[in-house]
Amino acid sequence: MRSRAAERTLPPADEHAARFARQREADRSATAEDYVELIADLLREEGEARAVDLARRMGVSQATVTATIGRLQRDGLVETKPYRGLFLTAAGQEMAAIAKARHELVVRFLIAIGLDAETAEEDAEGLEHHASEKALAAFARFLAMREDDAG
Amino acid sequence: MRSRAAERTLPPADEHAARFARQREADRSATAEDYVELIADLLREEGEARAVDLARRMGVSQATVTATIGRLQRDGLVETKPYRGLFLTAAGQEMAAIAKARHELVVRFLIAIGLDAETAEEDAEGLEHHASEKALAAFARFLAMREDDAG
DNA sequence: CACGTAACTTAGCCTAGGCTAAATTTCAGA
DNA sequence: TCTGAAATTTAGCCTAGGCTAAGTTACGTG
Repeated sequence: MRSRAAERTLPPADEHAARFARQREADRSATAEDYVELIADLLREEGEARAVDLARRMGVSQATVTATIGRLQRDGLVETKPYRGLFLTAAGQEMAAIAKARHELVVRFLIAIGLDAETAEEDAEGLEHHASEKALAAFARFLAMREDDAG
Repeated sequence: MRSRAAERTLPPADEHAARFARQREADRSATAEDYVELIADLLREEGEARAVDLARRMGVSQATVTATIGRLQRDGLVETKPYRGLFLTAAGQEMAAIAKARHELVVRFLIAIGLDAETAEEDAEGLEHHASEKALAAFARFLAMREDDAG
């Protein structure tokens, strides 16, 4: 039951602004997380990470990959030499591990609430970058609780 | 078959690329949705939507708001005259209504799985733009089921 | 071993979305 | 009604992330 028509939608302005700022921050780190996660997967499963494969899997041109890799190098996440394969720095490996764990948690959660595996993967790709630690904890609790029930 | 540890993380390349493409698409529309939703809220609760309030609540400069509003006008979502308040076109109102309903569904869902109201609002701001129709339907089912249990 | 093709980089362009500083316009109060 | 402060716009700049086309490099194969 609400009061009258349309009360209480707008939070205090500064709080509101903080939400959007966090949002923009998450958007900024999303690309880096997607790239290092993909590079880690390629290294693990294919033994090497080549720009051409990143381009194919990201659905983006090779030139775009080159530019993005340049930023990731600048930010200390990726190591490479001109015309050679890609590797992760320690920081990059750590980011990839966190991203992967988070990705899998989100996928498992989405499947638990009734999504099919493919849709869960698709949605996780977007949702994983915008779930706070508290939300992820809630997902984990939900999964744990559900396992208890299943016995 | 290839090595054994770490199988089955990478989907087919074209499918993978499609996920990221959807992702980029969602990112593109997120700003528009946030702006029209905020404009609708301001119109409803304050009686008018001024750029200065959008700037304050988005945590962004007025110049940025002016530029963004220009794009929303170009895209047929917002109507305004120079130096005057902002209004939504029919298309803008429709987008705002959808965005608001989706936002509230996500908030209710997050609260249902154990988040406090403030965190739910924060997370919803990011998650609402990246949840597919199927995911939203799953959220709704979850809430409906939960109400049944509560009786 | 050289050579052609595939992979990668470079150059140049674009849009969205940020910023500050400097106009310009509106509007309320003296 | 005039005027100054607040709101808005404009100008100019920046970064991320897209693109294509053209140039370079690496490498497998004949």
